Amino acid sequence: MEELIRETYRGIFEEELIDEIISVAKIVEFKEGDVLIDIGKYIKTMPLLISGAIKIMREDFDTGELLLYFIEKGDTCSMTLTCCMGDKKSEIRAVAENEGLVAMIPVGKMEEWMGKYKSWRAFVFESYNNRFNEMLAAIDNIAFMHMDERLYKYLLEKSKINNSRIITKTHQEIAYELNSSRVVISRLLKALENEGKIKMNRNNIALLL
Amino acid sequence: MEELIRETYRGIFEEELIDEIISVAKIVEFKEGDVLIDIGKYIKTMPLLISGAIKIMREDFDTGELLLYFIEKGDTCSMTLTCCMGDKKSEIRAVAENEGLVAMIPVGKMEEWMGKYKSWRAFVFESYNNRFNEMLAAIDNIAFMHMDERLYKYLLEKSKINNSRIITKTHQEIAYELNSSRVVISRLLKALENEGKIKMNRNNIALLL
DNA sequence: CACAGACGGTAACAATTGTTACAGACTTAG
DNA sequence: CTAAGTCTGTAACAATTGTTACCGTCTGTG
Repeated sequence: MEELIRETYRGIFEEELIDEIISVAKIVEFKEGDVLIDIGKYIKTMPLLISGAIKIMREDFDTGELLLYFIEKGDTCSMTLTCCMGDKKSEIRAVAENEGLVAMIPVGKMEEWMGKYKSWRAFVFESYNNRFNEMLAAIDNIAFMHMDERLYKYLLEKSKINNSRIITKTHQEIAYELNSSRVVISRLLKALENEGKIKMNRNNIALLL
Repeated sequence: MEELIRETYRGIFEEELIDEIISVAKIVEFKEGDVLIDIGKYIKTMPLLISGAIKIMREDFDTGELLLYFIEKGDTCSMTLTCCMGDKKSEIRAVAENEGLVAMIPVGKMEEWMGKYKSWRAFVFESYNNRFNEMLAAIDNIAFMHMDERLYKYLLEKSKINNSRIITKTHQEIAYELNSSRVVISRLLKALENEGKIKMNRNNIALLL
């Protein structure tokens, strides 16, 4: 376990910082579907992702839901960062996309490290930067792309995140994440199949190109 | 001028930091329509907004454009922050919404102050937080709202930013900022007028409620 | 005044997306 | 095996948004 953390953050953090992380972090295991952070909740510890993938979702006032982006190994969620630092409610929901591990860091340490370790500051800013760009990408998707393009891009991302060309999702689940409806997704998937880009099976979709 | 800066940032920064800002900042005047930052450009100085308002836009690969949010007095653009720190190209465009003043701070000072002033760190994080929330609001708009709602909200925001119930914009300009087309905007404005929410005139729109 | 150009109104139509409804295939529990 | 529930396919229709086209009105310039 300790070795896993060292491996994940070697080259990113100084040795001493990694030692500190190991000594204060509480390792938490999660499995697919676990809700790690929910909208409206206060966050008191910051998660560093060691393995697995987490999807960040935004929810509408009544019914809608929308996938914003994914977080992978060696990353953190800067939305959570701002929550921690500012003592604010979370504006997003974080759901495990597959099983994995996070190291939970107390907020106090975070602030301490900001002054103490240059690599930590760099990491935090890099993280902010990544998140901004992913938010912008999310905006580009919904503002400038049609549903068929968004759907195909979504399948490609899912495939990449789960490291498999088989995407095990129902049409309904996909509809939720893209904030669309099941019938629309079925329709567009059929079109993608006709174009030869995917092959549909029950409960899963195979990416062909 | 010096007094204006003191006034703007009193209560946000320590006295010594304000002194430093005054001694290193280059004050730049801008007028409506000035492009302060453009997509793909590198930023070497960070702008602190003293007066006026700036709109932050995102552009599509070919034709589309979309207004993300506004920045007002006493604020900064954290997109620019990440650009400065990471030496990356800007992903957004900043255009003056009306005339105003910015204090340009060299990047080096920024980093120096991060270690030196607690109030500066708090400001930077607060700024990140604000920008995240505005990005989320932008996403909510385009993902969950229809064009008529977006349009009305847009008019309310414009009114607030310019401190006037008269919005001096052509339908075409509004269409650009909402990434729609002139005909659609005209149609929806007409509907808003029929509902008694606005009154249309040539080259301007009056908000009634 | 004449004219060009910007601005807005409107109609007609296309494309995209959403909604409702229903049916068949499959899976699982009992 | 039966029944219930899940998953997908499909049709028909509505709503929203985008596109094209054309026509007035207004404004500023020469």
